[in-house]
Amino acid sequence: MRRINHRQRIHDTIRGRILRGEVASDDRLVDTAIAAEMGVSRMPVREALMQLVSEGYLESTTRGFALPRLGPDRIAEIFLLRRLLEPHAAASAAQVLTDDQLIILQNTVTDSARTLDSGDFEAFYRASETFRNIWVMAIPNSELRAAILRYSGQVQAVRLATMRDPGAHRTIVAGQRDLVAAFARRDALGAADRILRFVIEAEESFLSQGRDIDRK
Amino acid sequence: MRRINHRQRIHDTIRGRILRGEVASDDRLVDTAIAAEMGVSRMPVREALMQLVSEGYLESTTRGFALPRLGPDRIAEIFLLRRLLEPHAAASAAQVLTDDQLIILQNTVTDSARTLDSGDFEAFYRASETFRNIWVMAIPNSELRAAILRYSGQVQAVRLATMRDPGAHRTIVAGQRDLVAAFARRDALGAADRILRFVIEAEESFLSQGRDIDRK
DNA sequence: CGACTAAAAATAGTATTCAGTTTATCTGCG
DNA sequence: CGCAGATAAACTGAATACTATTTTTAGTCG
Repeated sequence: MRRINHRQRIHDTIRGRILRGEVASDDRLVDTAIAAEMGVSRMPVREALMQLVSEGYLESTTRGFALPRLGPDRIAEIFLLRRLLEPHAAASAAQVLTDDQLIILQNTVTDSARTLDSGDFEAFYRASETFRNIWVMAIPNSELRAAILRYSGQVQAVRLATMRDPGAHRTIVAGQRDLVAAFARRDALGAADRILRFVIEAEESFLSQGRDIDRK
Repeated sequence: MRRINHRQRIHDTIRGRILRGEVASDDRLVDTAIAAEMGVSRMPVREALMQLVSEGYLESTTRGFALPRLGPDRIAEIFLLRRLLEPHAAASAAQVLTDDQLIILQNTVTDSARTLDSGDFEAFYRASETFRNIWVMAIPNSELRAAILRYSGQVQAVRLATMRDPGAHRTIVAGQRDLVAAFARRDALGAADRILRFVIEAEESFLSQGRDIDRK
């Protein structure tokens, strides 16, 4: 039995499932079911679910909790926020990334590139997550980091869809290569510029590939 | 008895108190006490308090909930986020503000200016809140709006302190006048520029007036 | 056969109770 | 008089129990 409280543990568990795409968009997360599964009472589960709602990962419906219905407008809004926040964040990260972190980033890009031939989207996705986590965690401004995590978490479904688009696959790897190069040069402006293009490309890719995740 | 649930009502009530500065920085908000005051059980109060924590309005301590200890670094981080978000927000608001809203803004600025002579900081503060609320509520991007509300709510104590600085008083009124003029011209760039200066001036004012709200 | 109604099932919301943890106070000993 | 340990109080976290609301299903009447 762990020492940390149930609420936090359940919160992290469920968030992990959401981020790994293990929750379908029509799944209903019900507190009693999760409570039974985790062997605790409803209360901590309920609190964890409500916390996830206030963080934007879930939506509270009249019948259980579910992934938020991300309409095109909402997605556009979140992409706008990412365009406002991530360039500055990447610029500040460029100035503080350690050599160790840079090496990990470079290795991750190499892994990423390999999946271009193998077509292993699962591995590609994992590498992309690692890549993103490294530089985001290096952002010195913790409020900014939290905001970025918040918004990129919310559009997780979009990111998953984007990465399965073979056209985007190549673009993303190229972008990662550019970005890590800018990081290695401690080039704040270059990193900011590259991230901005990254976000724009992600949005374009989403827009072009149809309306899979449309509202209802 | 209202139709909406206790949790939300209590959440709004407490947030209102925080925003109006009715909670001292050494107050401890205890669920049992609030529950007794509101005539409900601990549960909805507890949930409301935890929601306020996850929104950044409160901090959970080992002994009750309290206002977060805002150290200088944290405040600097929040000001940075405001610099990133508010200019774009003001620009987008400039394009959608209705004539009615513009008139209210103008009247509010007039009220604000009057308090320059009377020295009625209470009225000045109220007018500033109204002014800010009007244009923030006009921001079409609801995610952006929520983010701005989040961050400006968190530094409420700083704002209160800033407004009591007579030097800043004059600067703020002048800024409001400029801003409403830009809004009236539908001048998105001018509005963005003016808000940016606003935030910078607020931060400078805070920095110059000492360390009242220092950590511990 | 369809539509409307009523009952029951599912689930959110709230209350009460218990347990564990942390802080403060009190008391006794040096 | 001060410090250390014990003890009580305060508070959070979790479990269980109860209530209200909403959805679904089944049944009946037209």
